[in-house]
Amino acid sequence: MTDTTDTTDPRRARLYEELSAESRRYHAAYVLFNQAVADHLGLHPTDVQALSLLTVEPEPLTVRQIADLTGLTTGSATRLVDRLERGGYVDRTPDPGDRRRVLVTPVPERVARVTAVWDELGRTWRTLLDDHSEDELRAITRHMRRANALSRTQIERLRSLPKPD
Amino acid sequence: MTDTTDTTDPRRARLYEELSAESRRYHAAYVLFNQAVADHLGLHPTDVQALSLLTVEPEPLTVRQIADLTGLTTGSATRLVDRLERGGYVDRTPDPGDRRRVLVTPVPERVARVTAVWDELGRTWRTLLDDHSEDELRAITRHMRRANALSRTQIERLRSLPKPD
DNA sequence: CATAGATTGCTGCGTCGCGCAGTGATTTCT
DNA sequence: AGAAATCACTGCGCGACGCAGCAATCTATG
Repeated sequence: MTDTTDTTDPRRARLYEELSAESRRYHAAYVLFNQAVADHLGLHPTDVQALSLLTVEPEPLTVRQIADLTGLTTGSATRLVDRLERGGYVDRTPDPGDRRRVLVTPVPERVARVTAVWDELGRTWRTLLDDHSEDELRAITRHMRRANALSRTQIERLRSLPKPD
Repeated sequence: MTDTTDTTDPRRARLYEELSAESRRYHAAYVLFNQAVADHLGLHPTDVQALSLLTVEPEPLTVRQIADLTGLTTGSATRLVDRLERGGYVDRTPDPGDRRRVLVTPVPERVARVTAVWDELGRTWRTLLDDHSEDELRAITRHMRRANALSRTQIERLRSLPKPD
C-alpha cells in the first residue's frame, strides 16, 4: 500500500521505537557475552574484543590501528599487545616498509581456542539465521554496515562539540 | 526460487559470513560511540550503559538487577549507583514491598541531557531506517530479539563449561 | 642534501573502576 | 521461632587505563 516512506506513519514510528529498544538490549547482551567469553578464557574483555577485530581483517594490524579500533591510547594498546603476546595469541613483527611500525599477527593455533568458542555459538546462530530469507539477511547486514559508518561520523561530531559541563 | 532453506547453499553461506563480520564491526562501533558519549558527558562508559538500560525499562530497577544487566558484582553496582546519584542522574528509593531492596529511578530532567545526545543521533538514524521497508525493519528487530535471547543461554553454557586453563 | 617536524611504539606514574570477601538488615523457608 | 537465603553496602588490593615524555624513524621544506 504505502510505496513511499511516510515518516509520520504511527505504525512505522512504533517499529522504530521497538528497534531502538531492542538494539540497546542487543548490545548489552553482546557485552555480557563478550565478558563471559573473556572469563571463560581467563582474558580481559578488551583483549577478546581486540582478538575479534584482529581476526576479522585479513592483513595484520599495527599497534596504532588496534588503538584506533578499540578506542584506547597507543600506550594502553601496547600493554594490550603485551598481554596477548605473553599469552601466545599474537606475534610482533617489525614492518619491513616502515621500521617504526610493529605488525601484530594472530597465532592461528592459539587463536583457534578462542574461535572454537565462537564457532560453537556460530552453530546455534545458524539455526537462528536459517529462517531468515536471503533478502532479510541482506537487509540486516546492510543496516549494520550503514549504522557502522554512521556512528563513525557521529563520533566525530561529538568530539567537535563543546562539553556540557 | 529456493523456497526451503538450504544450509549448504554457498551463496547463503557467504551471506552468513558477511553478516558475522559486519556484526563484529557493528559492535565495535557501538562501543566506540558509547565511549564518545561518555567522554562528552564526563561519565564512564559503564555509567552511560547503565543509564541506557535504566531508561529502556519503564519501571525502576533494583541494584541487583543493574548488576545482573551490566555484568558487575553487586558491590560495583553500588558504586555505580553512587556515581550516578552524585551526578544527579538517578534517585535511590527504598522498596516499600521489600525493605532490603533499593529502587533506582532515573531523574528525567538530568537524564534528558543524555537522551539529547541520543536523540540527535536518532534523527540521523531515521534517515538510515527510512529506506528500509516495514518487513525489513521487523526482520532486523526480530533478529536482534532472538540473538539477545540466544546469547543468554550461551552465557549459561559458557559458565557451566570447564575453563581450558 | 640537511634539518625541522610529524608519526610510531614504548615506558614510568598516578588514578580509579572493579572483583572479592565480609557485614548487618530483612525476607523466606522449615 | 530459628535457620538459611537474599539484598545492598563497605574496606581492601589489583590492574587496566590515560597522560606525558621518550627514542627511533619517516616525511616535508629550504
